[in-house]
Amino acid sequence: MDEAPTQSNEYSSSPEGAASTIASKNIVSERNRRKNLNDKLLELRGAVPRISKLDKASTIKDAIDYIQDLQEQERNLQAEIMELESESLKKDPGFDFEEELPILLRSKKSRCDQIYDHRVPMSHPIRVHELRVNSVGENTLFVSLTCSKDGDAMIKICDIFESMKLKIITANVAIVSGMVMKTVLIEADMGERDNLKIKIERAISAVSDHWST
Amino acid sequence: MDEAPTQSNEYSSSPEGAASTIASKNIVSERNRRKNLNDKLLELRGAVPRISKLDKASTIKDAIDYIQDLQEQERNLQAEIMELESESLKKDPGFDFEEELPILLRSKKSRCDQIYDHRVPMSHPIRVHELRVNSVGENTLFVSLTCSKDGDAMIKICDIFESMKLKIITANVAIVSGMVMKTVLIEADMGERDNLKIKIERAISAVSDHWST
DNA sequence: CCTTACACGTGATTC
DNA sequence: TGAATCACGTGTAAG
Repeated sequence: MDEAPTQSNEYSSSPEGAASTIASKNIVSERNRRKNLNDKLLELRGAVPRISKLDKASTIKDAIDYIQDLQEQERNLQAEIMELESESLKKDPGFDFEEELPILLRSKKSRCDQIYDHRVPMSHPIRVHELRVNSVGENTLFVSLTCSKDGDAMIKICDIFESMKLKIITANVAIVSGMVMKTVLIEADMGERDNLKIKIERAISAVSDHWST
Repeated sequence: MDEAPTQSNEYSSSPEGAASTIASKNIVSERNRRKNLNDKLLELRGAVPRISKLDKASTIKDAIDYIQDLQEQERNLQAEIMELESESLKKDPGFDFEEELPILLRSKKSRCDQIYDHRVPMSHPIRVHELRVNSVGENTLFVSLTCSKDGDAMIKICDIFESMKLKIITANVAIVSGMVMKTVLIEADMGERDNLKIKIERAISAVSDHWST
């Protein structure tokens, strides 16, 4: 690939003038490339507030450290925001409407989570029309569930997804012409997402009346 | 500094063997330096989630863009935290939950009214419970809005998203236990999505009543 | 002197 | 084929 300049190919087959032409073209091209790269590197250094040295290598290293710092700070800030949100939600003794909106994760909440461990109150089962569990990207699972909206099907579906301890990224419920559609994005790396897929399918099939598994 | 290799100094004044020795030393040293620099560059690429090409220049450019994205996100998150803190501190510990949920948004509600005032009348404002505007993938913006379903809140929300000239990929409205949830996927490249984010947040805040009165 | 860091020109390789 | 990218060896300053 890039090793061992085994032999210098003379390459004098071209007429005399051509070689110098292409050579100079290559020279100016390479010069431009270097210039561009150095400019980019300088711009990168301008974007990083903390700089150890003015080396090229140090510039890159500082940028890496800074990026990792920013990523960690972002995680901390988001965790803090979640903390604040749930905290301001907490004091509401009158109405607990939020139990029907399991949008964000944060399952450290309270009880009434493991209702669906084994049994589901099978008052009347859900009529599942479609269930899709697809892998999206590297560590994301996309779940799309459509069923008829009879009785408390909607609440049941939400409860099912809450009973499993999923790392939910986003969740959405929609009603379209008498159909309940739930769309969930779940964080799951390659190792666990196959298991999760089966787990979700089984959880749904456990509360549906006809779902050939 | 680094210009004009005026003339190749022959420099054969040294004994014959010495030149090759120092040359080989310089060679291996330079080789090491290059290796180190490339490793650093590779590591930098590993730290950046979004990668356009596997070029050196593109790697650096992507890193710069990513750093600027992270910096802006950090600002937004910190503003959000301050908002949440001040809000949850100064409010009476009563039970009007709508006023304790509002996230994001800053500004003084005086600006950017001229853009939307002619379109959405302020008959009675919307009670926004949650507004999320996230970047998903490369050129997609994910907007999730939850508010109480009183009056014509639903129509207003749709009007807002129609008044802005967004390239909407998918849009969805759901009603869950008295709450209106709208989910929108918007096409927006890296350059405009930050602006769009602020624009959407302000548009929503212009017709919501969180902390005003 | 020796080390470190750079820019340069050049041959190779890939698309 | 060219255009673009790369690694290499070398000369050259600064510390």
